[in-house]
This record gives sequence, C-alpha cells and structure tokens, in this order.
Amino acid sequence: MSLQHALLGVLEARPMNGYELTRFFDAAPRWVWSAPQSQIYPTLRQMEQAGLIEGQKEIRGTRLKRTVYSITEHGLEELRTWLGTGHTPAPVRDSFSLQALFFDMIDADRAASVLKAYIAEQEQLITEWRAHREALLAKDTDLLKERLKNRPPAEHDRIAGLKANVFAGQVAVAQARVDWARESLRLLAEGV
Amino acid sequence: MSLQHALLGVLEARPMNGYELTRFFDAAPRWVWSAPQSQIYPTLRQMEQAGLIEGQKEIRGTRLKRTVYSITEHGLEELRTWLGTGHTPAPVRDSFSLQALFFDMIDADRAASVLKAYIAEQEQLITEWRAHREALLAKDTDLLKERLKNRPPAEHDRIAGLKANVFAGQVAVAQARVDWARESLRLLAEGV
DNA sequence: ATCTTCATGTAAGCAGTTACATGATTAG
DNA sequence: CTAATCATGTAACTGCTTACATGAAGAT
Repeated sequence: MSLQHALLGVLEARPMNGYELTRFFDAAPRWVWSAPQSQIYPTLRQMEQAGLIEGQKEIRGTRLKRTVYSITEHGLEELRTWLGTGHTPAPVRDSFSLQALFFDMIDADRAASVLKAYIAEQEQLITEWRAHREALLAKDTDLLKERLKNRPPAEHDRIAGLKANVFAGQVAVAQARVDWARESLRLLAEGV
Repeated sequence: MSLQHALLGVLEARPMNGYELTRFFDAAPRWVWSAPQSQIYPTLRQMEQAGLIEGQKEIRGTRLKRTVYSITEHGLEELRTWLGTGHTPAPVRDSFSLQALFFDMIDADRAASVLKAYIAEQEQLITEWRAHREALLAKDTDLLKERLKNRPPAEHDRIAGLKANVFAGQVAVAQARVDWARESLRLLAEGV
C-alpha cells in the first residue's frame, strides 16, 4: 500500500510522468522509499483507475509522448487520511541482525569483515541523508521548491523544518547502527 | 532467502517440528525475524528437498504425528557461507518515515497522536528486546541452553555475549527512533 | 553515425499476507 | 464434555524483483 502513498506524496508537489517518478524512486541519493520502474508504471495505472490521480496524455504527432499524472481531490483526501492514521507496525524482519546473531558460528575475522561492510554501507546512507537534510533546511531541493509554491510563505520555514527533521531521524538511526557495529567489532576482537 | 537462513540458525540449536518453529517465529516477544505459519511449512519442505534439513517422521499408530527437522551437514555449510558473506543492502523502504515526511499536510495534533502511537510501539519492542538480552546474558533461554551443549564451555560466555549484543543493538536503534519521535513532538508543538 | 537519455511497457517468479480447513491429544 | 493445545496443510492474493523489450529524441 505504501508505494501508492509515496507516489501521492510526491505528486502533491507537482505533476510528473512515469519516467520522472522512476528516476526519483530509483535514485542513488536514497529517499525513504524506493521502487523499481517495473512497479511504478502499473501502479500509476491502478491509481488512475481508482481516481487517486489523473493522467494527462501528451501526444506528439500521432504517437503518445508521455502521460503526466497529477493528484486528484480524492487522492489528496486519501493521502491526508492515511497520514493521520496510526498503522499496524510492520513485522520485524532484519536480515543483518539475523546474520549477526550467528556470528559465533564463523571466524571472528570473517564476521569482522561483514561488519565493516555494513558500517561502510550505513555511513554511505548517512552521507546521503545528511546532505538531503541540509538541502531541505536551505529549501534547496527541486521538489520542495515546487511544493512551497502552494503554501503560505509564513509556513515555509516550518514545512522545511519538519521535512528536514525526518532525515535527521534517518541519520540518527543509521548512526546508532554504526555505533553498534563498531562496538561489535570490539567485542569480536577481545573474544579471540 | 532469509527465512531459510533463520530456520537453519534455529535448527542448529536443536531439531524442531513445524509447530514449534511456528510458535518461535510468530511469538509475541519478538525476535529479529518473523514469519507466519503458512510460510513455514512449505519452506521446510523446500529446504528438505534442497538437502539443507532432514525430516524425521514420527508415526503414532497408522497416522503421522509430526515431522521433526534437523539441520544437515549441507545446511550447516550453507549457513556458514551465508553468515560470512556481505549481502547487498535491502532497498530503503520505511513506511513510518514516509508518513512523517508529509506531516505538514495534516493538523499538528493528529500528527502528534500518530507519533505517540509510534513511540508506544517502539517502547514495547525495547522492553521485549531488553528482556531477551538479559536472558541471553544469564544464559537463561531455552534455545541458548540447547545450543551451548554442543559448544566448549570455555566459549559459553563469549557466545552468550555476542548474541546478547545483537539485542543491545536492536534496543539502541529503537531508542534512537523514540528519541527522534520525541524531538518531533516538540517541533510540531512549537510550530503551532 | 552512434550513444545516451527519454519514455513506456510486459512477464515470470518469489516472498509474504490473509484466511480457511482439518483432526488428534491433553487439560480442566 | 468441552476447550485449549498440538500439528499440519492449502489457496488466493498483494507487493516486489529480475529481466527482457521497444522506440523516439537529443547529444557528440
């Protein structure tokens, strides 16, 4: 269900076609939700059928060039309802922690190299999210600029602050993971 | 793929039947991986076909009573290989952060109530994981006791320490989420 | 000319969810 | 005698992954 709400949230900023949305959800500087191209196009058609979004077909000559989707009143309503509802938590399914749970079964140095790769990966995420947070605070992202056009200027700081705060949270969680992984490296080393 | 490795990791401690495994993966005091009953039985049969585990059928009279699965040499090998390998990180897909990203679209008090529910939920997890960590440190969980029977006593402290540490990590991450959520509540309130 | 970017699609398959179904054994 | 626990199964469906496929437009 969440991909639909993610798409609604993005389209609330401005209308986009499938290609733009694909780049956004597939992008290397990671967001909070990702989705492959093959999932986005069918989902957009589903959402149009459900009346959540509306597709504007652009024709060039005789051929379809692209379909630009915009959020409908119904879509906005659905998004706001979803945002205001507490949802049942996703079941715990943490494949890295699962791996770490059985590190006692392998050599300490092999476990250490897995942990180091994990640290590198989390630090990469931290870098990307931190940059995104800064950009949001400076109101310097494409999407936020578009979004603020439909909002009273008095609220701009608050909106940017709230969104930046989400990425501060992502950074904090990833940092907790890195700290834990470093502590684990120490534990593994002393046990040898 | 991870469910199979989770099952292998559990069965390495001692042989179990589908029902026991179901209770373990479905259990309220949450672990690091969960799975419903309907997924466990077919997966066990798949794994037996692949030679990762071996089912011992217990017959009572003419009827099948239960099938107790134990890990095979091949299963142990597969588990160790998986444990020693760095796996490509799962795509970022955080439905709560997605929700929080658009809190500016709804009333601050509705957003606050969603955050409060999130805090309660994370604190519940913290309680469960903290208890599990303590139990592991005290070598006082059913599974750990079984597992240690096949390990040299000199390593018992180290093994328990490593496993407990994983749950310390879960707690730390959940705590980071709670701290972030509390900070967000403050941000929402001051913006009004 | 050829390579990249723009733009959209399909199809097979796996993992996980929800729900239904059956029957034996054990405890109160 | 009845309810809870033990024990195993299936079937439909949704969400996501991997991979293949096509073609126009713009850049070098």
